[in-house]
Amino acid sequence: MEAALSIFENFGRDALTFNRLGAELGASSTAVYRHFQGRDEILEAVAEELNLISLRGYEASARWQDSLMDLAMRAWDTAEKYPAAAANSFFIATGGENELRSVDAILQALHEAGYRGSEAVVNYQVFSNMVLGSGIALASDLLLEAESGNTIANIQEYSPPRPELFPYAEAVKHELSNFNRRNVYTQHVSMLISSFEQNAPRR
Amino acid sequence: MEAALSIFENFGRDALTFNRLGAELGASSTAVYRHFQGRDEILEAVAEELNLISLRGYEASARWQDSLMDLAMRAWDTAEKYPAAAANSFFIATGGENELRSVDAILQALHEAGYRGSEAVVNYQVFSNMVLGSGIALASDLLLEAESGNTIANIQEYSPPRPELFPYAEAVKHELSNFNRRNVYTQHVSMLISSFEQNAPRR
DNA sequence: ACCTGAACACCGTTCAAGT
DNA sequence: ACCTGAACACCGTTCAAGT
Repeated sequence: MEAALSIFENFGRDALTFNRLGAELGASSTAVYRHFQGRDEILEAVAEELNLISLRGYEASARWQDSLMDLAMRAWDTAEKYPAAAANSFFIATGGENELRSVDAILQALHEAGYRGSEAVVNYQVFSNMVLGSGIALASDLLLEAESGNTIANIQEYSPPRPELFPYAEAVKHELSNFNRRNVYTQHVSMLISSFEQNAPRR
Repeated sequence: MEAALSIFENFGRDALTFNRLGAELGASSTAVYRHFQGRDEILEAVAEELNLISLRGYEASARWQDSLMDLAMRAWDTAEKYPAAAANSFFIATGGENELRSVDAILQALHEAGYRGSEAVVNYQVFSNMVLGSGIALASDLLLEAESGNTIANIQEYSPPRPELFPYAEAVKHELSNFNRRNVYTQHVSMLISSFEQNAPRR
């Protein structure tokens, strides 16, 4: 897994091949098959590894709101540190131990917020889709920047041939080209946590 | 683009190759290079095509809340209909016309909600990350189900070796295995729209 | 202007053979 | 138990040659 992460982050989004894994580990590429059934199984293990890294040292906070913010920022930091690995593995459901630890940690916070049963599960899904989606968006941006050499390669190349067709985008074009991704994320997480607070059943 | 979408949905997530594109179009695979610089450019065009399909017939509603819900459901329906294409292209920033139409439609709704400048842009980012992230999550689930032949292949294979380590997941394991993805999504979208309402500056 | 065929370097995967 | 080397079918991409 160390070798896999290092290959991803040194050589980019599509870099994880059996050849490179074998070379990095000082073995033949086919030897890897002795330890993984195929490429999908390696990516599953990468997903588990990123969950492990994200959760390292995690403990629930006194306030459930702080727990959720902590968990959200841990995933963000992991996506920022390992964008190529994150872009390849954030939406793989492993069913493994570290994934379950994440699930359980989120469900614990929602339990403390007062949610039970299917309401807890719906809010868990909402939270985890937000975290993983934002993580992939960040990872995609970072990879695109790394390829192109530019900073913020996203929508900010705003220069349409007929700007009069997009008046609302035109009105905020400078803000579109220049915003802080981390601020957007913390605001997004805060919005969800506030919603969880407001909608929580009283107990 | 029709051929590309058809290949994706008939043969799966990794099916879009030059060989298959050529065959589907009754031409040699290398002829495709006359029309696209490379594979990345094809995927960009697929992303534009999915935006076009999503926006077909869209008009802003009287209430900005309804506009945002409409846009959110359109992206959802597209991801459901074209999961392989969506999984490959939802986070590609094309800078193209249809992407800009989406951006502009969201910004119009947020403008009507009272947001301007960087506040509009932050909320646009929040909304679009939610929509795209949920779309990729749906697409990944559907692809996994198609591969495995099962229904809901996600976290619902919940059967850890030591369930006592995950008490909060254990408490809702039946709900984890059996939830309605569309309901989760509509609730997620509603939560964001409510937040936009509550935080909107008064004008 | 558009297409074809051969070629290149590289994939994932399998498997008989080695130690 | 673990690794290697050869082989297979398939990639994306380039390019000279055709019409």
